[in-house]
Amino acid sequence: MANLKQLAQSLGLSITTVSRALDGYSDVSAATRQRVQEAADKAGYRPNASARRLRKQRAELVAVTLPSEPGHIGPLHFLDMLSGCAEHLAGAGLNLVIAPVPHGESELDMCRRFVDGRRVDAMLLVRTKRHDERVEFLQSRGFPFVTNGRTESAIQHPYIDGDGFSGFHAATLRFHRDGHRRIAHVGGPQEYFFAHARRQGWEAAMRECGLATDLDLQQAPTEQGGYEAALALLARSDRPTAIVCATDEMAIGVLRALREVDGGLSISVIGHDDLPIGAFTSPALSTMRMTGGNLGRSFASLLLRTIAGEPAETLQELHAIEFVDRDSHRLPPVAA
Amino acid sequence: MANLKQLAQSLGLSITTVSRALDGYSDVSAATRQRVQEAADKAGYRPNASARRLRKQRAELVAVTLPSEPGHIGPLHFLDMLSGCAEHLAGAGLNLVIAPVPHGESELDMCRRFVDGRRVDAMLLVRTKRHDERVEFLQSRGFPFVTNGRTESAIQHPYIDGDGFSGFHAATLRFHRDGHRRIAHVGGPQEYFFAHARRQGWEAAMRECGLATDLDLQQAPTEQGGYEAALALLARSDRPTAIVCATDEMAIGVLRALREVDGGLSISVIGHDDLPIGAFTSPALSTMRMTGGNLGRSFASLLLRTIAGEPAETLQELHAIEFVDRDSHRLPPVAA
DNA sequence: CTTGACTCCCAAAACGTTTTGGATGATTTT
DNA sequence: AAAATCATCCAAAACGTTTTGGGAGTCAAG
Repeated sequence: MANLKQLAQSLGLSITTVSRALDGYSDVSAATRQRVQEAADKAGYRPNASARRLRKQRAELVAVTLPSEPGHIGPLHFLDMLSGCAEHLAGAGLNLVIAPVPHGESELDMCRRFVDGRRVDAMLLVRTKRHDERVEFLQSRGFPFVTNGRTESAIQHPYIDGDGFSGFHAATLRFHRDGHRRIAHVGGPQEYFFAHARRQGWEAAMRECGLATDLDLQQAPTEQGGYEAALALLARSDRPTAIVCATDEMAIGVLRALREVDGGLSISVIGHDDLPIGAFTSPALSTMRMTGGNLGRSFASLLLRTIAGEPAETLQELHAIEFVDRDSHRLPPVAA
Repeated sequence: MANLKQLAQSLGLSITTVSRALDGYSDVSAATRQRVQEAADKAGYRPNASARRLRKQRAELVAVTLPSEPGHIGPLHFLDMLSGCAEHLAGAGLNLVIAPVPHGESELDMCRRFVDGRRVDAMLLVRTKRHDERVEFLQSRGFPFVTNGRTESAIQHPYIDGDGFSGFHAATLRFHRDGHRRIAHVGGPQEYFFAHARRQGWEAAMRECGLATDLDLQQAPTEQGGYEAALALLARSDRPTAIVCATDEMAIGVLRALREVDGGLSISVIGHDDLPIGAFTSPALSTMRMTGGNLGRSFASLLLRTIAGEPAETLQELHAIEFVDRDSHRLPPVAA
């Protein structure tokens, strides 16, 4: 309704003075500033966002690309993270737009639209691949971005990631200490960095223990994927006595398979992510999670700092993984 | 990098002609249009979003407010819906920004910021209350919005909602037909329309069956809330033999309480929402869900149509509820 | 030869803000 | 008394696009 021009006119002042009064510049008298402030409050004046964005050459927006596998939109804990991120970005005047990949368009095309159209000031990339074309594109444009998950890019970039290698390494060693000798790995597609790192951690531990690494399956990182992998494992003559799962969703699918085939928890299982729902499955799911507190806040902070021009090397967070011990990992190795 | 001015200069044309060529106006020759199109493609030209927004007086943005209860950000199936909505909005050139309520600000303040700053063209409201101040504000401003869930507002507004009354009415009658006589209701806060409507459905059915309506508890619509309500019910001497839960999350909490107290499914349970995880709980959760297909697409369509000025009365969708029968509702009434 | 219609193009205005580079008096310093 | 400083204000430019309201030039009809 009210814009700067009308406000200035009603006050008998210039647009410049009103603008600078509201922005708290020192070259407007205290009396005038107060008069302007009161009039602005009364009129409910808010600067037009589009106009300010054009003038300041900032979109005041950050986009997060959502990988849209049919019917399944990334890990379920995403929304909590995004919400936290959006809240902290808002504190700096930025809003978060969610950008699922439209039908018939690639994630790369979408990045191009957002970057070249100056629709956003930075991008947040999730589900990074080891070789990620989005990362390469943004780097070639010199456009600010932060990833959730590392890549194998030669050039450094800001990221937040959990140390999946160490986590899965430790989990596997722990199963070994508990007496397990046939420890399977149910992983996700290896082009994803997180899936690869976790598998590498499992594999390294197995080698250190002198165990074979043939109990290893890859599936879609969903309940269904875990379910199918578990069915395949249960059909083998050399069944595992423990299963390390790349994600909680896969682990939940594994638990379901165990129930259907063996009627209950016949094999130790551990997942990763600490989905809230894990506490409510039967048996309650043992899992791992990234340390480091409020993830959304961290992403927001990294985004702001990369927009501000801080070098990538100072914007990389690798968080340790901790165990969340519940009931699904305690089975003795002879149970099968 | 490239803007209209540079593009025009390199082509020896005016800004106007280049703009109109790219927009497909008929007053530019086919030859020129093609020449312009090729140059634009080659330069990777995309119109500056802020500039277009200012000129066209449209923000090309829609905001969805996320209620941020501590640690729990609305139903878990929100993200799927939002993703679908964002994807369809993108088809019309609109992006979806997620707007969690910042610390120390009310949802109303946030609406005000978005509306008066012309940051968005419409708003999507979730978790509506029976008397919702956000709705009242937007109505007073004549600002386009769509709600997920009805309100008791005197003025019509666009919404999408499930017929929770009928769903809970039918579910309660079904339990009665199966022989249950002590049917409890575990509901959410009654200021929310959905929670109230579902409770009303249960209550109406109980009255029709001549049953008392004292087995009725309200809690936060979370696993924890359901868990606590169930503990209270299980401690009573006149335990229920069936429980109707306002949400799947509450139902999952109820199942956990049953496991802990009785060691398994001792009471029939049904939830609402059809969370994907429901298929993986033990026992698999019987539930209800809204019919009507792709919810996100429907929201996008309603948003676009309300922006276009269609009257509210033609933009209201009330969808039937259908049962999703799994294993948690099949217990005979004498089991307790 | 004039008129009107048609095709193709363009200069300038407009959107609402922020910022630049002074301008105007009043006050202090030299 | 002149010069410098200070406090307060403002006109105009700029951001990059879309849209308005024509302006040339060409061609056919009168």
